[in-house]
Amino acid sequence: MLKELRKSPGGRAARIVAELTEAIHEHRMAPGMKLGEDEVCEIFGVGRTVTRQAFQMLAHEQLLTIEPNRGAFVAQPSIREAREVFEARALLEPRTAHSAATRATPEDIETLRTHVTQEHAALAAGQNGQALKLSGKFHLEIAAIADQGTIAEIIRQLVSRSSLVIALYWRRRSAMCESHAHDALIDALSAQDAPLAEELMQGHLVDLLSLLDLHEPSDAPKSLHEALGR
Amino acid sequence: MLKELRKSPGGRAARIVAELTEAIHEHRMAPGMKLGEDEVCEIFGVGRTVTRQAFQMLAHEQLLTIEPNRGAFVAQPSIREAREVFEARALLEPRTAHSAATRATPEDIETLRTHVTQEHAALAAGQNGQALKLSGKFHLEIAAIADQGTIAEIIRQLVSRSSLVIALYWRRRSAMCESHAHDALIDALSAQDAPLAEELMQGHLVDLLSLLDLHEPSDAPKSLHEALGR
DNA sequence: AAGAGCAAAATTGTATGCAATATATTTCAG
DNA sequence: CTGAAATATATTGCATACAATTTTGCTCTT
Repeated sequence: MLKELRKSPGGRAARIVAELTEAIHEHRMAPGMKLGEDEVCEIFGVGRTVTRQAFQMLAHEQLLTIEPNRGAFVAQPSIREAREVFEARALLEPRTAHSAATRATPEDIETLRTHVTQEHAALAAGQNGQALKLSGKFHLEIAAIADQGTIAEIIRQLVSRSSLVIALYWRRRSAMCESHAHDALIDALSAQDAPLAEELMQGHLVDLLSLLDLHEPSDAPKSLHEALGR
Repeated sequence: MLKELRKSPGGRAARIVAELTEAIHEHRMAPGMKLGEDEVCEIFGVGRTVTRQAFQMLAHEQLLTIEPNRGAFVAQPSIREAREVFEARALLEPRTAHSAATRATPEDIETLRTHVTQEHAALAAGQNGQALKLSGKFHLEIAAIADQGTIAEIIRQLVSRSSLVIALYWRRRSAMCESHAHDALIDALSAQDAPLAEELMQGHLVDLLSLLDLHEPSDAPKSLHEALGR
């Protein structure tokens, strides 16, 4: 009555999911990190039931891995999964960008431009995690413009997992991708040049993939890293 | 020790998910049907916690819809969602069939052939639900052959949802699709003819979509149906 | 002192009780 | 008899208590 009566049922779990997701996207939580139930319960002021629900949702999105009787850990996608995620994106996003180009309204373009501006700003300010999160949102907005909710949802999950892949396999620590691929994409969308948008998106994803180091270490460091992760 | 020590933790929820999923795939549970917690608890001999977990998983796969304080219902995809599911499949499966054609081993072909045999048998025996389930599995096996786990998982969810779409929007009640599209696909895979496989899959999905009745009723029956659904 | 075996502590899995919400039934005014 | 308000019933939301499992730390032997 006063300001807002209690969150609608299930809303608190969603809130935890949102906050943890954001933390993972911004690389504030590293892959392999353990999330204790009681810990999270205390932080958010809820019982274990709600925390458990949140963990399960995040596990289904493959942001967490739940090991029986051991707990929940931030997921560590394998090299194979990393490849697969980008292959799936390469299958979905170019066509989606094509579709978006045929439907983009001036307002859509405006939204995208302000978004990229924020992205560059974050990058300039050295806010790497923030920039990464914004970059992901950019891809999502294009999917939203294409007006295919189901495909957009799939892309959302893939972009989400990409954050983990990048955390694990990005080549250079400090140098974030300051390409203008997103700007070029906006231009294509703005010009309603669907084939160009499709091609640019395809190339952009290839570029991203090429910036990952997806080679099997094949010697000690791999197994050591693996051992530390668990 | 004796035969099998208790299901590993979380395994019971997975079992409930599996059984309910199968029931939905075989159209033994109709869209809109309510699933009471206590009811399911009693059937499977578990507490509400486990049932709740199962419901949540199924909700995330969009086989169930959980309405706050009301309960869980078998999902009723809207016409829009129905279209989107098939559009997503049209985006993913042809390329996946292409990929599968380049990798299919003789054993894979054999598996697929026995599978289609079962499918035809079920159809001949009038086991419509069973046939539908097998038909879905066929698409999954192709995705598995392509050896892209992530994409296969996405396709699995889409095929799963397709069962609901078919339950709601299939034109003719009794006449199941007795086309030989699957046979033709196997032939293409067997011949390693990737472009043909891709084209056949594309056409097959278009055929499926064309057999759905996705027109808005636009008058009373729609709202009535909607009202009954809730 | 190093390692295996064992006990203690911590953590997760599950059931269940209580509170909140929705649905069904009854009651009563018109 | 109709319709709405009020009560009763059933169902879900959540926290918590207890059981099962893992992990940690300790002891005792070699």
